[in-house]
Order: sequence, then C-alpha cells, then structure tokens
Amino acid sequence: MQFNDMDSNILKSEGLKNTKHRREIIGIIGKSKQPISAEQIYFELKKDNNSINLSTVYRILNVLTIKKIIIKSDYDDKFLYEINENKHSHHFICSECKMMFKIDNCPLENYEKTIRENLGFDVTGHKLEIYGLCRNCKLKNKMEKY
Amino acid sequence: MQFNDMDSNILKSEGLKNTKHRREIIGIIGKSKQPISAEQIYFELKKDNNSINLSTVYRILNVLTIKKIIIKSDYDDKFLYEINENKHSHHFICSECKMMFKIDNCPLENYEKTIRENLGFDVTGHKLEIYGLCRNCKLKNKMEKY
DNA sequence: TTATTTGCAAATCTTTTGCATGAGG
DNA sequence: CCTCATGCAAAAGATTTGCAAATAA
Repeated sequence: MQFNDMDSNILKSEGLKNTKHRREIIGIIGKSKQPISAEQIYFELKKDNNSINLSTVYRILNVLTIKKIIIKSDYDDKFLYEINENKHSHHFICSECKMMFKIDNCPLENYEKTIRENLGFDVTGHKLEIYGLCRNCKLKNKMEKY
Repeated sequence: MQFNDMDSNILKSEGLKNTKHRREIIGIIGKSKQPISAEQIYFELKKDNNSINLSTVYRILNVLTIKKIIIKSDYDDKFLYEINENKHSHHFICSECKMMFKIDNCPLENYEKTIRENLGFDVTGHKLEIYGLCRNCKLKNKMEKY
C-alpha cells in the first residue's frame, strides 16, 4: 500500500498508464527480498485475492523491463525480475538454499579498462554471479555433522 | 574424424558407452569456435548425413554436462554448450554480432577472498560475462558513417 | 546376455500472441 | 472518445519423458 504513490509516479514518468495491476506488480517486486519470477508474482497476486491473468503479468514485466523500471535476468531456465535501483551490483547465489545476496561494490571497474586496451573492445556492461555457500548453510552443514 | 580416438577415451574414462552419436557430438562441440546450442548441433549432424533425433542430442548433452565433459551455460533464453577445458575463463559477448570471445585471465581471484572474509560466504565459483562491441563491429560502425 | 542408449511421439514448462472487451487520461 | 491495457484461449519454442526397439560391453 505504502508503495502505491511512488509507483504511480514511476509509471507516469515513463508515460505508462497507471493501472492497478502495474502498481501491484511493482509493489510485489519491490517488497521481494529476492529477484522473483513471473509465476511467483502471479501467485503472490492470487494469494491477495487479486485476479489477474498470467499473460498480463508477462506483458507488464516486459514494459517495465523496456522502461528500465525493473531488471530482467536469466536464472537457470527461467527469468527473474528485480527493481532497477540504478546501482551497479551483483549477486552471490547460495548453492544450497538458492538465496541471492546483493553485492554492491563491483570488482570489475578497472578490469574493463584492461580489456578495452588489450583487445580493442568497447565494454558496455557485464554480468557477474558468484556461487558458493552462504553463512547459514555453512553453519547448518557443520551442525549436521554432530 | 581426428577427434574420435580422443573422444572415445573421454567417454570410457567416465564410464559412458562409446557410441557414434556421443563421439560425433563431442567432435562437433570441440570443433565449434563458439559455444553452440542443442539445435545447432542437431543441424550440424543432419548436414553431415548423420540421422539423429533431437531428444537424443539433449540426452547426450545432459550426460556430458553431468560428467563435466562439457559446460552448459544459459544465453538469453537458450542453453549453449562448450568443451570443458578445465581452465577458468570467461566470455566477452559482442552486442552486435553476438560472437563470444574467450578471456583467459580472470579478474576475480582476489575478490573471492574479500567476500569470504567480509560476508562469511564460502565461494565455490562464479560466472562472468562481459558485453560490448568487438573490434570488427566497432570498425564497421565507424565505416558506415562515411 | 543385459544394462545402456536411442528414436519417436507426446507431454511439459515458460513465454508470447491474436483478438475481442474493458478501462484510463 | 480513443488509445492503451487486459482476459482468454491458443500458439510457440526449448527441453524432457515414457516406452519399445536397437546396440555396446
């Protein structure tokens, strides 16, 4: 609820019509601590007794991605969506619990310069994901031994 | 042809039966300069008059991936496969021609230590792709202006 | 011989599309 | 009003699966 005013502004500023579904979807993605799939969003809406069609969810996710309000990334054989905070960041993905943790400072700023100079490539962006075990799963694994 | 002997050994050493299709598929992926999709492999085989079923291609790609003979990575909404050279490397992907260039030295070795120390995560691996314009496309773009 | 691999057809899963209806500015 | 958004059903594209027949060891 608290998000709706903000969300309407985002929509208006991008020339998108301010509809209930769009506000709701931005709200759900915003509240999610993890990047979230189209289907999860769909079920989240149903749970709150909001009827919506799955294809509408996809269509809304597509415009929001085009307008750079959200970021679409592929994870395994699905796409996941998260709010675009216009802040360069990457994810650490735990192999055990599949949680994604945002990592803010990026280790690649200098490296891009190297590539540009050595290979003559223009670097416009990159995608970095780091895998391993998060602290919780590490602890859990340790406990299970005893 | 020249690959077949080597490929048989790879299969044998992993306890996989040495079949024509498996040898052919390893050969095709090995000869490809780019990571290649299941469908491309399928057509490559058909082109050489080798009849095979697409589902067989998928099944073979799956065992080879499990046995770590090849590496499966997701690119857009498809999966691509390449030989696992057990050498840590990343790709630079040109936004224009979609070519993938292998980059061998990895800028992240030290960074993983930082994450381990700061966040208490065990890092087991990472995935890095760098996007931009390759030299060729850069030149082509420049030429088109005149 | 026997466990593994393959072909085929059909299923599945995610995402997209066409078209008629409904709602926002 | 009139354009844009939505619901519904159906399509599309990539990948997987069940089962019977073929093949490697």
